[in-house]
Parts: sequence; C-alpha cells; structure tokens
Amino acid sequence: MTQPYSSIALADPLQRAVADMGYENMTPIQAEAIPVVLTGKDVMGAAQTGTGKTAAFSLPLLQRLLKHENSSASPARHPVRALVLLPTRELADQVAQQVAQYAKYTKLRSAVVFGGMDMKPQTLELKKGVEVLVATPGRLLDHIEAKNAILNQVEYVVLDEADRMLDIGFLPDLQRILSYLPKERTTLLFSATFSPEIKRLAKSYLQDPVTIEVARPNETASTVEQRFFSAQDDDKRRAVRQILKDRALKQAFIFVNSKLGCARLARALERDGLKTAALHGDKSQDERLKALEAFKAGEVDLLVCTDVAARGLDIKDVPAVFNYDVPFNAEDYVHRIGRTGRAGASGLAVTLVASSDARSVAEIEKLIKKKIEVEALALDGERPRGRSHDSRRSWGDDERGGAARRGARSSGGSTYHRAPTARDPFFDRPYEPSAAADQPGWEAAPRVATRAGLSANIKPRRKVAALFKAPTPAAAAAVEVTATAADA
DNA sequence: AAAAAAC
Repeated sequence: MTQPYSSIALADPLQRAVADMGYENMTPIQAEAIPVVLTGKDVMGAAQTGTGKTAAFSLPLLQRLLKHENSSASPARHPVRALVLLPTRELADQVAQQVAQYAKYTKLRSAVVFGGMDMKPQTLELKKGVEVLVATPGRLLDHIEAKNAILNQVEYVVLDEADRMLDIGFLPDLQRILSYLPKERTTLLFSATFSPEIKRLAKSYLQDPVTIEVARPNETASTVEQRFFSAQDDDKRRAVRQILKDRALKQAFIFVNSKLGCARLARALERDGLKTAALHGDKSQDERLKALEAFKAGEVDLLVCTDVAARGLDIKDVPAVFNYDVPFNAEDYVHRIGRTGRAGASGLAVTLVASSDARSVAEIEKLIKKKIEVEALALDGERPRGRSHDSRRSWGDDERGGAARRGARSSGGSTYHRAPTARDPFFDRPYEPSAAADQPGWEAAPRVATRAGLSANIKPRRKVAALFKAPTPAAAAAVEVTATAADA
C-alpha cells in the first residue's frame, strides 16, 4: 500500500529535495493526487488535515513547470506560471517555504506576497521574475494593480483551503484575481472540508475535474482524541489549567472566537503564570509571526488564537487543541482540531461547552458524523458556584464525592471520568441536530462581506446576487441556494 | 453572535 516517491515520475531535482526532507513514502492524498496533477487535469481534492496536501500539489506542479521549462514565454518577461492562493498570511508563508524547499534544486523561482508587510521587497522580488507565486488575495490584487505581477500567462492556479477561498468573504477578491488569469489553465482545489454548496460552487470553476477524496470530507483524524466538557465561562480558564496539568500537556493551541477574547484570555493565562502568546488579526504582522515562531521554538507553551490559526498551520507535535469557545462554524471545528494529531501523531482536542453552545455542538456532531458526549468535568478545589445545592447535577456533587472520584481516577490512570448519570440537566438529552441543520446548505450560511460593505449575515437574496457576478449560471445557482438556506 | 483578507 505504501508507495515511495521514487516510484513516480518526478524529476531528479524534486526527488532529491523530497529525500532531503526525510520523506520516503507518499501519503494517500499524495499517491492519489500526484499522478492526476501530472496529467494537467483540474482537480478537486479532499483529504484530512495534516496528511500532506501541500506536497500533493506542489511536487507535480513543479514537475509540470520543469517539463515545459523552455516554453514559448519570453524569458526576459519571467511571467508567473503558477499561482497558489491561501486565506491567511501565516499559511501563505508556510506554503511558500515548502514550495521553496521542493524547488531548491531546480531553476524555478518562487516568491510569496501577503499583507501587513512592506510592499517594496515583494515588488523587487516580483520584478526579478518568479515562476511560482504564493499569495493572499488582498495583497496580490495590490501587486496586480501596481503592475508588479503579470498573471496573463498563468498555467496553474491552486486554491488551498478552497472552501474558505470560495466563501463569501473571499469570493469577490478571488473572482477579481481569476479575471486576470487566462481561461485556458489548470485549476486545483484542495481542502479538508467541503460543504455540498461550496462543492457545487467550486465545480463551476473547474473544467472536467477529477475528484480525489482519500477520506470522507469533513472527517476528523482518528489519531485525535476528541473530548467535550461542560464548562460555563467562569470555569473555563480553570478547566484549561486543570486539563493541561492532569494530562501533562506541554503545549496547546487555545482557540477563541473573537479577537478581543483572544487578547484577554492570553493576558489572563499569562497572569496565571503560563507562558502564552496571542495570535489574532488585530496584531501587527510582525507580532503574529513572532508569536508563531515562539510557539514553534517552544518558548511559549500556549498559543491563544482566533480562527486565523484554524487552518493549515503545520507545527510538529502539538499535543493538544482547546476550543475555549465552540466555533460558530462546524467546518472550523474540523480545521482547528487538525492542528494536533498531524502526520500520524496522537493528539487531544478538548472543547469546552457552555449552555448556549448546544446548537453549535449539534452542528459539529452532524458534520463529523460522530456521536458527541458532553462530559462533566470535576474541577479541583472549591466547588463551582451556584449549583452546589443540587447533588443530581455534575457541578453540584459535594466535595466528598468529588474527592472520592478523583481518588479513583488517579489510581485508574484515566484523567477524566464520564458521569452520564450526573450531567448538567442541559445535557441530559442526547444532542439532536436542530431542524435548521437539516436544511441543505445550512452549514454554509453566508458570512459577512466586510469589504463589500455589508455588515450582517445576508438576508435579502438580491443583495447576494448583486454582490458578485458568478462566473456561470451553475455558480449563481449555488449561491442562491446558500442564501435561501440562510434565510430559512 | 466572528474572523479573515489591502492600504
């Protein structure tokens, strides 16, 4: 079943680069996608997080560029021949570094452009000539408009995290970028999650695509232990600290839903004496990159972050992910927990569930097609406020009971106990996906289109239609469906 | 209910 890279038709410089990185065997997505991309066909690829998607498109793409190295394009002009688009700056940086690694023994040049950094060095780089350009949408448009990047000879476009690139927040920019590209080209879409509507929209951008699915879309990695604990806001920080301690976790991502919440939690955990860095979109790019570097280097133990860090970031051996807040979008849950348990390693994903999160948890359950049990978490120390009068409830177990359980736990080795008979009454019933969740397209409810000036979840269908021109009737239809579902 | 992506 395992297939070495050496068994496929990749040029020697690429094989050497792969060997340098210590890779021998292809991952399933690579084994499936590389031969197809080598044919030059359009691809829609779905694979679990942490399974080597970047190499799956980079290697065959570079191979194709090598093969046609002496194309008719004037060498003096150095046109961009492959464009890779990503939804966050950190991800663009990471993918660019990988591409550069794979290309290091070739004459192909790559560059990366993203916002928050000085335009000038990027401009200089582009003017020197670049075959592979990695970018985030906004900054790329800047360069296009400044005529720093000429994209009319692009042969390949890759949309990584394609479902995000196609969502309503990115779509207008994406469509403008695509309008600068030749119609005759290869388009590759990759993501770990695809809602049916986004899939339909995505197909409207592809010509006769080959669909590659090495795992059921939206599937979470079996290497990640997923736990859900009932915790109200006041108890969440203590819960995090206790789980970190009980499970002897060295490092963790801690996801929060808002930038402000992220900054606040980071400060609070720092005050608790934990080495913490915050990563969110209100920080300067310099701070963002530093936070990530510090986490990678092990200088900080906790990376408190918004969904800017949910997708794609590949950091070795992150033992745990906490969802301090339950994500609004079920797809984001899949991506967030994909930061741990990568490349076959084991990982722990802990989601703290407040009583107002029932609907979101139901959405997650529906999406990942796994039964979610929300467990009670017995916190050490004083019993939690407010519920202590009712021993039927998990939080209300008296201290004696709690202590007895903890004793049993420490001898048994398992850190947690499941207390299905003593749960918060809110969770006494199993999660039933809500009626709304059964509506097709619910999970793809359109989000705010800030740059387009809309300020709320979109209601009137007309506004959506006016917001962007879909390239084909099929795409328009997909958008209509999404908007209608959101109205419901 | 938010975040992300340009200045």
